[in-house]
Amino acid sequence: MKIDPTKNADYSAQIAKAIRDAIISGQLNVNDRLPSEAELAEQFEVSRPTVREALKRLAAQSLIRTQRGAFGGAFINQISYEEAHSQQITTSTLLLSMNDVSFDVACEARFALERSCAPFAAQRRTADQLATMRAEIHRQTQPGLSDEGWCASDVTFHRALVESAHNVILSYQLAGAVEAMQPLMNMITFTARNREKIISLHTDIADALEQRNQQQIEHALLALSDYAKNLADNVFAAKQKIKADIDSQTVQA
Amino acid sequence: MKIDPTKNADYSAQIAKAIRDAIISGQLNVNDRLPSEAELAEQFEVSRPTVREALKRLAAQSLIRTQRGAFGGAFINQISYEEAHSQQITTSTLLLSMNDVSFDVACEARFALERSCAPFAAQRRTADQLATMRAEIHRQTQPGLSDEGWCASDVTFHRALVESAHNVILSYQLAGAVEAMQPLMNMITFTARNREKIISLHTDIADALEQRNQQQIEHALLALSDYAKNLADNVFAAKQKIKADIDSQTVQA
DNA sequence: TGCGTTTTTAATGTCAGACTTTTAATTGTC
DNA sequence: GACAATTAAAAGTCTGACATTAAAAACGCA
Repeated sequence: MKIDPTKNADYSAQIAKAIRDAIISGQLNVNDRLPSEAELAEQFEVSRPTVREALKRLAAQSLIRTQRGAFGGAFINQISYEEAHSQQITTSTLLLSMNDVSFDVACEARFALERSCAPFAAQRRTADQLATMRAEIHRQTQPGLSDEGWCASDVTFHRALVESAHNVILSYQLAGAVEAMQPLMNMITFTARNREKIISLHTDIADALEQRNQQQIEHALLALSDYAKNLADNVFAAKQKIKADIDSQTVQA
Repeated sequence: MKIDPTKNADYSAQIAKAIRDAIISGQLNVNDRLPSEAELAEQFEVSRPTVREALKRLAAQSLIRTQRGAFGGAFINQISYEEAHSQQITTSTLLLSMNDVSFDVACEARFALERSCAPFAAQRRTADQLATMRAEIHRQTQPGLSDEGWCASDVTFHRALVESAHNVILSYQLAGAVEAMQPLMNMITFTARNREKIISLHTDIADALEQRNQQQIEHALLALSDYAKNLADNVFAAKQKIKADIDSQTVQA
């Protein structure tokens, strides 16, 4: 890890990489303490601020945590599902918002991924998760529910479905995908009629889960995916129309 | 974004968060230039090194890139699939290695996710992707292939399958999952007999894809998943046995 | 006038050294 | 032996300086 080939530029990035590689390769284990900043500075033959910048890079990825005071320092962090999660959501959200992915593609991916937990959900769902889903469906029927409240409830509903597969890795991957899609989903305003249709599909899913019917879960998810795509198409078509109208007015003027 | 509530501790983290939020919320757009470090320092009422640490945190997440020289500075980065990818792989790999996830759980998740692209792969696969997969199968039959070569070929094969779904979001999610699993897969040493079985399953997948038979793709993937789990169980059972033998010897001594 | 070269300048990258704050271990006292 | 004061080690921060880069502006020459 001491190596730091004096290539071109940016010591702090090089140092961060060296330490990161040492962690990934297992040379450094969870809860190991790194040398103090002063020692690292000496080892890498750079100044302390440079070392600090490197450590901040690692801290940003939750690879290390730092503790002040005597016998403090930088420690290798055990990455928790929660942290990995929030990082994944941040990355995925930005990826979606910055690369104008079409709604259809994102929607297709999201529900395809969700369908992948259907077989396990059908097998392993507990009464608890089913109750959560029923409760969310009930919340969704309340007439006074705000758009934000609706979306939040939707996330909770789908999260419960994913959790019912009882596979932490699937949960981690899917919850990330579902939440990253949320900003896109929020672009659709749900009318009362839309909500009614979605609630009926949610009910289908809950019913299928209760009966442990994998096929029916997948079928309902597919229908939900199609319906969401359809809604989005209408929203975008409406926007296009408004834009076209404005353009034609401009031409006329 | 100017706000920086003097809460408890760690200015650089707070500043990073403020800027990150501004990016995510869309106040700052791709390729926008942040104020210079000196200006930010003045704005947030901290010193330049503190600002720099904050910027390094953002750079670690590929949220910004920096350019030296006149009219240089920090610019909002457009996150590419590639970057998002490598970040996801790093996170997922660490998550798996640090939280001793059981092989069964990871394996189940990996193939479940892969199955989710079966319907689209069946619809949209091109001759190109099919050729890649056939070529990899051929490579896998070579007797002199090293363990590393085998694993690399396996990754390429599955990546081609995923790509054939022609959905960038699915590709991004799945390639991450597949690659993160690789270190675990590498723990299994593949005997000639194992390889033969896996090659036959790979051939099944390729055949099914050629015939655009979704069900058969899913079926073969399920078989592959079961076979991998089975292999792993044997490996771990063998390890357990060795450990037990050593323990019993220790007791006797 | 126009093009190539040089100079300027604004920015990041790095350094050295000091000071502040936090925190755990140690020592001291009752 | 329990609690309080001391000490020391470490991160966090600041000041001020210098090095390096790279784009823009100024310049010079044909």
